[in-house]
Amino acid sequence: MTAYDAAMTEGLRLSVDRRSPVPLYHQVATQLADAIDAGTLAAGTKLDNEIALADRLGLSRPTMRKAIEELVGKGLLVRKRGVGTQVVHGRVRRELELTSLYDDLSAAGKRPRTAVLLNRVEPAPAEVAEELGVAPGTDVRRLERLRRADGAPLAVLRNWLPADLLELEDGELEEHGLYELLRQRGTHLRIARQRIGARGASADEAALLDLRPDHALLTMQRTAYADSGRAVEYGDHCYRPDSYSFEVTVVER
Amino acid sequence: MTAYDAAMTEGLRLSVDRRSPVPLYHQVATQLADAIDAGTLAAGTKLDNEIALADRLGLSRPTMRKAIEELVGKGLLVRKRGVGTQVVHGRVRRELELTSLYDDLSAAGKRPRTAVLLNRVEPAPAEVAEELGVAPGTDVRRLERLRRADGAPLAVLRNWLPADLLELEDGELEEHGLYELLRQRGTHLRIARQRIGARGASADEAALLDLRPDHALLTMQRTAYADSGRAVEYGDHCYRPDSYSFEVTVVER
DNA sequence: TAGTGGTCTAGACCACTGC
DNA sequence: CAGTGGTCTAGACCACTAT
Repeated sequence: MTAYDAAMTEGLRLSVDRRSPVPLYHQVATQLADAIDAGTLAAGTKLDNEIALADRLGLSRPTMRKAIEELVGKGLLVRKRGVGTQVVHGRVRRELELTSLYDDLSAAGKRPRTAVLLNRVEPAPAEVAEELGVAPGTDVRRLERLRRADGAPLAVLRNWLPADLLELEDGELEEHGLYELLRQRGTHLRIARQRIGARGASADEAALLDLRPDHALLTMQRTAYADSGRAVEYGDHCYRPDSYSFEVTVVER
Repeated sequence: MTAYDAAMTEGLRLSVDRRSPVPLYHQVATQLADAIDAGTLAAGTKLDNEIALADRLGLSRPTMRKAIEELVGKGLLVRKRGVGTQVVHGRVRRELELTSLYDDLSAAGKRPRTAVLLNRVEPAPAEVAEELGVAPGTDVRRLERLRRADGAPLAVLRNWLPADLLELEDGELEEHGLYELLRQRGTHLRIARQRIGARGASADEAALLDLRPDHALLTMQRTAYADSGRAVEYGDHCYRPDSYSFEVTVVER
C-alpha cells in the first residue's frame, strides 16, 4: 500500500532555487504545472500531502500550500479535505487571460495584421464616459481597427481611451497590439470586466469581415483598469464566430 | 494629512464573530464587499494598511491579508506595493460563477420553466466520450431541455452525464436545475471549463427559441468536474442573444 | 527614509473523510 | 482511529514607492 502511494509522485523532480528572485511558491507551482502538462503527473494522480511535499523541498507548509493553491485556482488540481489532492481529469486548455487579441494571435503563431480605420480625439458619448468614469463630453481617443490573422479578417475592434493617457500614431497601431503600446508607456492593466454576447452583423461590419449582413457575430465589451484603479480602456469588439471563441475556467471557491 | 487618511475607512464598522463557523477571513471579506456594494467604501477609496486593519479587528496579519486577497481575486480591490490598497473604480457587476442557468434565473427573480425534450440513456458519441473521459460507446444519459424565463424561450440545453452517476426523472428536471439535482445526490461541482462562441440557429433551434433560422445564437460548451476530479457533465447550450450574455472578470496575476 | 505590500517560517488546533 | 486539508497566529525580512 505504501509502495503504491509512494509511486504517485515518485517520477517527479522538484527543486527550488533560493537565490532566484522568483518566489519559492511560484517556482514549485510552475514545476507542478509543467509536470501536469507533460503528462508526468497524469490525470487522477494523487499528490503527496502538503506537509510531506514541503519537507521534501525544504519549505514551510504555508509556502507549499500557496503553490498548490495557485494550481487549484487555475483548475489543474482539486483538493478534498480528509482525502487529498489530485490532478484534474480532462485535457487542459488555455485560459482567458488579461491579454489583447494581438498577443493571443502572436502566441498562437498567427500573423496579426491591423488596419486603422479611425484614430481621433473626440468628446466621450454618455455610455463611454460612464464606463471610463469621466464626465460626459470629456475628450477621449476613439479607435476603430480591423484585425486580420493570416490574411483573413477576424475582428472589428472599437476602443475608447482617456485622451490625456497617451498619444497613438496610426503606424504604431498597425505594428503593435494596444495593450503592448500601453505597457510601453508604463500603464499596466490589472483588472478587466468583460461581457460576452452575440448578435447579427450590421452592413458595415459584414463588409469588413467578409460576411453577409445579419450573420452571427461574437461580441465582447470590456472595461480595463490599471493598477492605479483608474479605468484605462473601454472596448466594444466583434469577432467572426468561425474563427474565434472565448475559453473560461471557473473554480468553485 | 493623518486626519484625511484616517477618514478613508472611518465610516466602516467591521467586526468578527469567533464563535461562528464561518472563517474569520471570509467574514471580513464579506463585510468589505458589502461596504463596497453599498457605496460606504466608494470607488478609489484607499484602505488602511493591512497591519492596521488586522490590529483593529484583533486578527493576525496573514488572516487579514487573506480577506483582502479574496476581494482582489474578485476584482473589487487593487493593491500596489509601496502604495496601498484601493477600491476599484467602476460599478460592479455579477461575476460568472459555477452556477447553472436555473440558479442564475432564480437569483435574478425570473421564473424559470423547463420543458424536457429528451431524457434517455444511450451510447456516448466519440466527442462526448472524450470530454467525459469514458470509453466511446459507454452508456451516458442524454438530456435536451428548453428553458423559458417569464414565459419567453431563452435557451436550448443539451447535456450528457455518465449513466451510472444518477437517475433523473422528467418531473424532477422540470422543477429543478440540473446542478441542484446533482448537489442533492452528493455530487459537488468544483471546476468547469467553458468555451463561449456564436453561430446561426438551425431550423430546430430557431423553432424552439422563436427566432428565424440563421439568427445569431450565443453558444457555450462546458465540461464540469466534481471534487473527486471526475468529469460529471458535458453541456452544449445555445442562448437567445437578446436575453442572455456572460460576464467575466479577469485579474492579472 | 518611511511606509506599503510580498514573501516566508514554525509552529498550533480544528473539521472532515475513510477505514 | 489515523490522515488529510482548512484555519489561524506572531513573528521576520525583503522589494518597491513616494517624498
